Amino acid sequence: MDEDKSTRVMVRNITDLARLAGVSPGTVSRALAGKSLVNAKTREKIEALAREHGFRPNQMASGLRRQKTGVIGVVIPLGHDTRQQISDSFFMTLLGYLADELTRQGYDLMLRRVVPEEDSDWLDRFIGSGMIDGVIVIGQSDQFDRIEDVADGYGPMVVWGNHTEGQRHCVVGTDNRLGGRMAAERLIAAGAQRIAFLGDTTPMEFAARFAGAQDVATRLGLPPVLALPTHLSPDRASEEIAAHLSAHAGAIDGIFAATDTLAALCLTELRGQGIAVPRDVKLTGFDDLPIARQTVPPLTTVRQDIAAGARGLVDLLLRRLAGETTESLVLPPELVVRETA
Amino acid sequence: MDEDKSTRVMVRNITDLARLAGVSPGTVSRALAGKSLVNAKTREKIEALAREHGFRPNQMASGLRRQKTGVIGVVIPLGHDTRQQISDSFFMTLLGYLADELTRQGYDLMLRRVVPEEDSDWLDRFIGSGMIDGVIVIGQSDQFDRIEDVADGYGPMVVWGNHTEGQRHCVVGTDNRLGGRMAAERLIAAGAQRIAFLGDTTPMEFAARFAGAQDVATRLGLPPVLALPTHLSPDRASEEIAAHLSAHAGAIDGIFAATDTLAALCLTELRGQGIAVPRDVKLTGFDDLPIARQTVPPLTTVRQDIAAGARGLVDLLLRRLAGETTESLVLPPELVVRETA
DNA sequence: AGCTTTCTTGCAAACGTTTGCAACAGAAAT
DNA sequence: ATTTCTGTTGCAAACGTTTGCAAGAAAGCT
Repeated sequence: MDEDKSTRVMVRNITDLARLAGVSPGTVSRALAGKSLVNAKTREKIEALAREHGFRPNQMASGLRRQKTGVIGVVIPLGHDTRQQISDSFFMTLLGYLADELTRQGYDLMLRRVVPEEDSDWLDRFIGSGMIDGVIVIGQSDQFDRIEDVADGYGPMVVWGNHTEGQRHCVVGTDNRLGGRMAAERLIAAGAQRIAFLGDTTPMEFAARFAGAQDVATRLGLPPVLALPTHLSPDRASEEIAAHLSAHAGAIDGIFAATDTLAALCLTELRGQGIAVPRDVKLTGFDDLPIARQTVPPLTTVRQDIAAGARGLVDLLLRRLAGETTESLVLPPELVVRETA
Repeated sequence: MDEDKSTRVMVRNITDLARLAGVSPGTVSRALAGKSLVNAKTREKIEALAREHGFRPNQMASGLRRQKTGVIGVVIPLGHDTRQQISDSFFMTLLGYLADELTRQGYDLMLRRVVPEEDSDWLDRFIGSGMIDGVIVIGQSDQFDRIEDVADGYGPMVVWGNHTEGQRHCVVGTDNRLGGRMAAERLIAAGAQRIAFLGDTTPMEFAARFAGAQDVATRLGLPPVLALPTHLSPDRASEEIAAHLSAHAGAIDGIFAATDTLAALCLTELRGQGIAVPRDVKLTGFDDLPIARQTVPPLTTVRQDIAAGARGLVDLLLRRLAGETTESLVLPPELVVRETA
């Protein structure tokens, strides 16, 4: 019954509400925005009316006028292997934390996945749309240069990825090279001598992990780490891993997988070929995703603190939004020893 | 050099560009929108100028004027267990496909995770923001009634979840009850008699899976299926599962886990307690996530076609956006027999 | 009583597009 | 030569907010 009365008069905008309240639109705007310059009684009345009619100021209009939208863009550039990240739980988990953190700070999140090869303009297009106040790029993929270009002219951007000496864009990420060293050191400590790196070394993060492992091999005078390029999509990865394993059977006794996902697949293949882990071959992953505890045997891996990463990304972005210039944030990896190495 | 000349004059809006091109803003708008009523030469000139200056019409303004934004809202209601879905790869995978599908259709995706308990107004707030043309709700959680309420007054909404006879909101989802029957039948075919359901039965999807299993038990005159409530967050789940297992040791010989994730954890606990799978206890999961192939032994499970689900959600939403009224879409589950049952 | 000061409010001009309407040119038809 | 048409363009009013400025009222001060 009260229902009826209130729904009869449709309140489409601030002006309608102003008419009902007997004040001017400006006052309504101020009341709803919680500004201090409006009388307590007036505000109460307006708020009550707004509640009763389920009215909310239009964010598009507000955004247009204020020249800010309250929306942060999150973009995931997909490499050549388009489907690659779809199942990559690392990025998805990061996205989850990012969503929580942005929400906590009162921002909305606009998600976009792009294929840079089909659309070289992906980043400018997103930024230039006027829909977002800032942008978080998840993963540099092979777009390092493009990102650098943009960074020169556009402040509010933070990137998840690998930090390179002297780069111009602000990045948050794990110290992949150090992580790579940790993994290799662990493999060796567990008794491995001839180490292979399982994964594509084109993306910067992976290249750094590989380099870290190589550092250790060189330092200790071991044979160089063997790179076994592997796609990330689970279907292709399995066969590729199988092929690698038969090609190098007996020639390697330690495998550093670029990712826990890869490590888990590798473990399955090793089992299939009757190679015992860690007896015959030691294995480490990277990320410490939930799956790392659930493999048999559970995976020794290098942990990335995803939650801290998400917080870092958001924190730096907000600082940049406020006009600060910020340094990159490099997070320490942590070795988690379980049973595969 | 050319660089310089073009960047010196900043083109902030359509009016600036119009001035450069020597035409009116209206013409620029029409040219950039690809309307037919503008002369070919004029259009070319305008497009060239726009390209040269990297100008893109402001989507906020455009959205405001046209009363549509080109953005679809995707909202994930988090149950009481806030952290619950963060690691739930099912929702995250669905989200990935959704992003792809929406992009393909020329829409942007605005992501919001909400905790209904802290904000009973979550759905209206999103819809009323004026920022989105339509909304996809991922998971009914315990918000069935709230969604029903909204559905009456708001057309462009599609929900991922369970279909209930006579409901008013348009839903896309797997036939969970049928899936539950499949799982139970398989457990029984593998030799189980006393079956337990591992998972919280509050969410509708899970309740339906449980009911399906119960159907089968009743039909075959077996003891009723035992509900073992379990949280989804991995940390709590493990202990809870362990507790369940010791409490009912020997009393159950078949476990239907609500989720592959839960099944995988369960498998680990079973192994820990020295219970052989499938010899002592048969086990099935639900979803057929990548992890299902990687457990030891690999998981027998009920497959949901996530890609088809995403396509269905988007397809139905676009139809509704166009004014159609659409029926719900119930997808068939598929039993995938591996080695745990 | 007159003069500041402090609170509240209204007015109107933005923000950057889109689009109905009208105008104009040139071409085609009468 | 007049009319009708077609194809392009410009004009100006929206879309729904926010906010600087000014005005009015109430209250405090001398």
